[in-house]
Amino acid sequence: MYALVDCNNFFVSCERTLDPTLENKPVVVLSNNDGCVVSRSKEAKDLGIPMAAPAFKYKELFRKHDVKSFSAKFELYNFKSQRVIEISTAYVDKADFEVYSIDELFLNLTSFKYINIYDYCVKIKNEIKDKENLPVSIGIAPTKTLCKVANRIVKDFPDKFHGVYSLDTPEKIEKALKWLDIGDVWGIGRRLAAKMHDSRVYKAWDLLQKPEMWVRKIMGIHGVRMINELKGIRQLELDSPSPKKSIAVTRSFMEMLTKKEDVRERVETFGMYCSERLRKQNTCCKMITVFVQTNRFRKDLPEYRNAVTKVLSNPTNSSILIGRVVNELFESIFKEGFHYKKAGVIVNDFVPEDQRLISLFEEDAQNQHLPVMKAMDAMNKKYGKDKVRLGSMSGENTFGRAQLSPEYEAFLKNNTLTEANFRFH
DNA sequence: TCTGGGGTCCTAGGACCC
DNA sequence: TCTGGGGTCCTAGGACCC
Repeated sequence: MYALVDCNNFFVSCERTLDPTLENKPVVVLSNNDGCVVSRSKEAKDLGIPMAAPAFKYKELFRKHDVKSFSAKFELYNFKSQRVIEISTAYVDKADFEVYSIDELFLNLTSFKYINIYDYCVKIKNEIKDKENLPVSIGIAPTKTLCKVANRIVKDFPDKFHGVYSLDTPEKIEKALKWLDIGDVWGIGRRLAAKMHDSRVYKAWDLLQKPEMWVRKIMGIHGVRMINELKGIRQLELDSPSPKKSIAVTRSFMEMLTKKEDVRERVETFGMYCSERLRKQNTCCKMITVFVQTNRFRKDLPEYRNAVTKVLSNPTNSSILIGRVVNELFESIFKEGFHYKKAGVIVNDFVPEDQRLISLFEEDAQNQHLPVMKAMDAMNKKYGKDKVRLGSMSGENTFGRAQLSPEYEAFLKNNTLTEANFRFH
């Protein structure tokens, strides 16, 4: 069996650990620029606040029901995530788990033949609650997809299951799949859900009644795997952490930018963050993409969006070299006369730092830059983000964040938050 | 006035090769 | 007028996840 440990309303629950008076009250956490709702307490969900709701549309509702809202504090969430991982993984053999996202991890319980797995998971749940004051739900099942189903059941019937549920018999599985809407199956998104409804597939169970060829046609190889997983036949293994295949730094701006130099400063900064993250995993990139966009919601303003990608002749992770390319790409797509709302830099096609193949004809400054770059990284790690930076960066954010609470300031003080503490998915 | 950010995988089609 | 067969690699776009 596998178990899926999933934190309930994770960001909101983290906020509650700093301020216990938020318990039992409607609470939401907002994205950058305080734009969208990204986490909701149960009370907030009950008020009808949907996921990803634009905050400004719900201001009135927030006021009326005294909904507490917070700007996202990712240092805090990453820190708490790490604690949950440490506690949970102490219950399984070394490396017998998969950190799936900031608030979810799978545990492999296959080797535990002579213990009561349900009781074991209750223990895990209680320890996380006792030590970190974070509520979690644990779904137990023979496959990852069914673990998701079990987890869903825990969350939807809180009075019945108290945080842990095990899909451990064919009868339970059948009952669950006849209950679960097809759109709530892991791997079925909005588009596929609509297609399913067109074909009169409404419940997860209905999908199992369809011929495999049909599923193969509509969903590709994913669909076949999904069907087996739902039947309890394992198709997805637990993955060990792997280096990233792409790195993206993209931001919406608090206010729309019209000056070319302002947008340029932003994309150059994003390029530098990409470079830093490349160096952190000791890889170089071979491709760089830059994009710029106007505000797609402002129908009264002319719209423009464009992206351009360059393949490098020599892989690099030097901030200077990447900055140069970013600048060149930016020049090729920037157009005067628009109100820019969002931009980003994406790097991909990675090779390890020490396995670069160098073009015979292009000059390669990567190795000259690397020692300087690593020294820069070391200083920034010691003295703080962006303390040492390229001249092209202003070092300021153009997205806003609410004032930090005294509790949070205290948290930051008491916990040395080096990136090394975190494991990003 | 105000609408997030960061990932992965799969597939179809085109370019190119022999 | 007629125009093979079998590959590989790359890319853009679509779908999904949190």
